[in-house]
Amino acid sequence: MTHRTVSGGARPAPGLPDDAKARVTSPHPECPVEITLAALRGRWTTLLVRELLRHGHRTYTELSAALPRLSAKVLADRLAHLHDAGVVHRTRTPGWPATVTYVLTPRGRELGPVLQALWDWGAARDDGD
Amino acid sequence: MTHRTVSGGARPAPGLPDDAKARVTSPHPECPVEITLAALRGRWTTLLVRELLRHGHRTYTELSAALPRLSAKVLADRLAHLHDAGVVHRTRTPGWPATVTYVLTPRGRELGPVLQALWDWGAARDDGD
DNA sequence: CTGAATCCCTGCCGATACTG
DNA sequence: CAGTATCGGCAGGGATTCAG
Repeated sequence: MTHRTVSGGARPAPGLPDDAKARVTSPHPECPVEITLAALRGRWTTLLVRELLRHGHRTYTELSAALPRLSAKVLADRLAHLHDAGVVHRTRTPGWPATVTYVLTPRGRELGPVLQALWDWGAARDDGD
Repeated sequence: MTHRTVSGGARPAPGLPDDAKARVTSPHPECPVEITLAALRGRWTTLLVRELLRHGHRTYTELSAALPRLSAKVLADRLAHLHDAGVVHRTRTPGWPATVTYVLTPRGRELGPVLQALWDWGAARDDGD
């Protein structure tokens, strides 16, 4: 892999001057990188996305069971945050007990490559230098 | 793009059960995703990496000038953090004034694809669904 | 020129208790 | 079952000041 190789192909690396937003001089929330990091912000967030990526859909209870150390408050916080970010879709089942099921939106599923990139970098030993 | 498409090719999405670390049930620092997010943690961090990605090498003063709103303390904090994370290499020029030049390590340059993935997701409008 | 030390303020996260 | 309300601890980040 060469110096400025980018996964997308011909595009330059992020923040290179082919986009107005690439010239921001402070952490502005409109920067695409900031948008993504904001969506993934907070402890447990990536684990929740992973859980939904893996199973496709999960109820509140299933998520709580999968992540036992995650408190109810933070779980609700994260799900609300991911919902606001357009990552998850919420479905209420009116019966009893009234369960709520969470599914990734198409946009949410597109976080797969993002998490993959994060995973790859973190997993790389970089012996090659 | 289909449900579980991953940029890397045959590998499953991050956190899928082909890796022991994919089964973590709490935000453990050994998780590759956590490692990468930890490296990029903190305000201004991605902008600093972008600056080095763009110019190859920058002095403390140049970085400070490029990011005027970034205080000296946080700049030093971030550079120390990126150094500890193995992302940047520090070079002291003994003369006077004693300048310090920062360069991305090979590992640091490999953050290019990561930032690209973050950029792409944040820039996507996702009209396609 | 670099960067460490200090202080303060803010926001995040966790536990607990409570509501539709 | 699925959250909300509240509180307290702790870490992040900014300004200022001091040192190598």
